[in-house]
Amino acid sequence: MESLHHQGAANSSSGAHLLSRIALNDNKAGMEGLDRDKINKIILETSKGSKFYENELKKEQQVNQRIEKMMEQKARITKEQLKQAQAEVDKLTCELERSRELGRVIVHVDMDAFYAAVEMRDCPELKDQPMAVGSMSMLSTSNYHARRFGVRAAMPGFIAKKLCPNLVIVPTNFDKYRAVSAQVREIFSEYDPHFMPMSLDEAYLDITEHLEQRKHWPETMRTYHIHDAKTGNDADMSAAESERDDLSPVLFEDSPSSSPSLSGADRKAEVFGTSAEEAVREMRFRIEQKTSLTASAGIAPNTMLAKVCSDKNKPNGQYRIPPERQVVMEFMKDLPVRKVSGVGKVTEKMLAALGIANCDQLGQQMALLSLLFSGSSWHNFLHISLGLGSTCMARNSERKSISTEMTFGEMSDAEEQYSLCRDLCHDLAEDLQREGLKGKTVTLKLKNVKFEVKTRAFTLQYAVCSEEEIFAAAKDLLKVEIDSVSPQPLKLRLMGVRVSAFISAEDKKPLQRSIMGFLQKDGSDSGSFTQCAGSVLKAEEDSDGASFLKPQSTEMKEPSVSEQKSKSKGAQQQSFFQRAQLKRLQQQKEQMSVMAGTDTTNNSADAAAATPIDLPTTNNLSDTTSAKSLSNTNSGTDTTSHVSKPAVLKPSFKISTQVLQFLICPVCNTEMKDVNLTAFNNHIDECLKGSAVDNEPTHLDAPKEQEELDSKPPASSSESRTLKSSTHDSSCNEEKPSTSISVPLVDEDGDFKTPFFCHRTKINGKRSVISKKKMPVFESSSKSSTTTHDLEAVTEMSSNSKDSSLTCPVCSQPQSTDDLVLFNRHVDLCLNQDVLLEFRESPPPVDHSEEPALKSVRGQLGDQGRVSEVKGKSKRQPSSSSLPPSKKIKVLSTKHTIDKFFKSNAGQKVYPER
DNA sequence: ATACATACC
DNA sequence: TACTGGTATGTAT
Repeated sequence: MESLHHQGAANSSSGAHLLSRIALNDNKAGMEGLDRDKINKIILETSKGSKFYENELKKEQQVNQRIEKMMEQKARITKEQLKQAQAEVDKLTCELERSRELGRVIVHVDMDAFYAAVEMRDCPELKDQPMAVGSMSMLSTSNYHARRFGVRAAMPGFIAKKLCPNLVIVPTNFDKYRAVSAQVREIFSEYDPHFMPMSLDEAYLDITEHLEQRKHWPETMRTYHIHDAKTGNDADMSAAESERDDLSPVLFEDSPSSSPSLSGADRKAEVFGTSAEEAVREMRFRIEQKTSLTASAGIAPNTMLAKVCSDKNKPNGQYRIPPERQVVMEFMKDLPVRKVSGVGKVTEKMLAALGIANCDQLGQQMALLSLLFSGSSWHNFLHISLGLGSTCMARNSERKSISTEMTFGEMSDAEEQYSLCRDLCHDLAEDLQREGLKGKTVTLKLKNVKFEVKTRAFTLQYAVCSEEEIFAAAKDLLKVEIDSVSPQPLKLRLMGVRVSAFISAEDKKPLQRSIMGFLQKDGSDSGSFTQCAGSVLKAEEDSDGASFLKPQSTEMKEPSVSEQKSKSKGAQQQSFFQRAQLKRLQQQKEQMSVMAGTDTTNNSADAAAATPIDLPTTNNLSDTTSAKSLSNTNSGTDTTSHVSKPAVLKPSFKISTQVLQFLICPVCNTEMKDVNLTAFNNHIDECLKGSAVDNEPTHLDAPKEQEELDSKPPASSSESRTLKSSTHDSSCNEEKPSTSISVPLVDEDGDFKTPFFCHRTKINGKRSVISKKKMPVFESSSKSSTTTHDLEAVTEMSSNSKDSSLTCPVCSQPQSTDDLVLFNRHVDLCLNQDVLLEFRESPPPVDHSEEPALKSVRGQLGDQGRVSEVKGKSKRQPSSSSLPPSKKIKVLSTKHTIDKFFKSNAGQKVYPER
């Protein structure tokens, strides 16, 4: 079979068609002339039989099938099709050729074996032996010594040890790499203030402008003095070279360096020329002087070429492709496709199956490729074959997602899984808030012990960023997965949570304004919001229910968008809420005029003095996500989704004793007594349809709910937590549908509270904010007891104002005061901070050394910030926070622990050197 | 929109 | 004993 033949060709190793993913990856620099067969044999023997290996085999077979399919497709292609395709390719080629841009001078700089080099620099004993940075589980990078044994980045340490028993494995020390990286970047910025860092150890620069100016520079500006490392003396430096009083360069004394000879002891200064090569040589020289580390660089008319070039003379070398089409094409001719960034092992293998190994062949086969691959794929191939690439530094594009994940020893206990999930959400929320981001899509990632990866996503109607909100979604996604295999446990080795679909800056600003506007209108007696003119009642008097709703509808911008499409449930809910709200407000007004003076009604003065700071809370999210998960689990009727409808529970006279006695239909405003949720939702359905209102609702059966009752979710899951404070968390329904109705958000005034905008209640006779956040905390409440008594907890919370510790809904911090004025002032401050954040250009600078999480890690380890044994950017060991010691999960991964601290600081990605 | 795969460091 | 973590994007449904 042709494909097999080519697969064999693609996989230069020992003829194993099925092992291209397992065999040594030797096509990226540093591993020439190795005994691949021997190395692969060892790798194979070490891996064989492992779960990892089995999974890799499976994936490999999937790729093979994909290739087979492709070959079948290829066999069906006619000459005519090919001819037509060729015409299209030629046309596009012409266009691309016409717009070829050769005027920029793009440089890709890549530190050589960065992490390893740093460790070697700081520990000379490592210099002469094979070493790698990482752990027994995974290596970030290896030095060139180790590479001779086939030890390379992304290889697990225990396999590396098999290949090279003398290998020294040094734990990562990101603090150090970041510090060095910062030094290097200082230099970069002198050549291109807009340089684009790709990781700690590499960056793209556009030095076109620099070269333009450089032409006119006098020699003195291009003169750099050699730092005599031996004596520690700096010869006077014309262009300041600072601080390093270190050793001479550690690596590659015999490398094809084009940097000035450092060995010439009499050589005291180096004058660099004005050409691109000279400028880059100078840059690399300065890096070496400053850090004792070497870098390699590529110079070319675009990023794609520059990247390839930087690899060409690695380590400690550079290569330039001059800005001439002919030279570019000549360079591309023999370039293996795999050398191009973006072409990975799968693409390589697929192309190999088509007889394509280098870029020349790629160009030859473009017509075929255009028929076999998607548009974006073959366009990319065409660009590559023509030697085209990006010529501008794509301005640091906005991040699209943010996530956190963790690998650990087998975890089968659902409680533990929920707990870990919460911890991940906690960390993620911190990251989100640090960057001032809010996203609508929450994705749960699971990897089982067989290395099978699953992702489950849910898109909310509005953007979230708090732990509670994220967790409310994630835990439901997790629940579905747990339930789907129940009573078998999920046997996990990794869990991750991601938030994406961020609301854009344009979306966020009006959002913030509307929140402020809302708060101002509902200005409180706290003294913070002095504009008290408006109030809920004022809005009513204006017959302008919408003005009350305004903050809500702006907050949930997306639903209003989908409303236009009239597609989603959210849209229906949205308009429903608005209608219901209007109607109810009108009715309330009528009642008010009748019952004026009663303490169950509000008057304008009261309302003006009150401080209903309504913030979107987890409830909203829980409702929608739970509804989804329920219907998934149940294949249930619509009834479950009604949970998120504005079911209104009216407490009778005393909240403390009589909560949850009545449901009030938000449409017809009828009180319904002793009715289960299904019946109530059915009633609402009828009302919405405009049919007769059933004032004496029957106790319709609720088999679904009954089932829910029977299959009670783990008590440890968030349900119990969210439930207690967020009384309309849908989880109530999952657990005890007939009693703990989930939407009892009515205050004494009978104010209708939409599930999306809730949590007003009275404390000490004044309205204030009750945040559910952190109130019913998992850890602090006995897990099993929480589920059954949440309603009482709510009740107590509402009536027992004395010892109610208030929690700020913005910062989630419990406030020590019971004084509502003080509390509201605090909320005010928090909110203002939020607004300020929104208008800030970039995230606030973060002092890594003072990063709280980091500090805690230091505390644990008693070492200067070494976090090698603590996972996940110094995530607290999830279990340690919420599980008894005996349940501590075993964290396997040890790598890349605090990348994100740097990232969030610099707004740049941080990757290990590869 | 969701799920999964590929790729990068 | 032991095979990462974070982000973007492509492919497929």
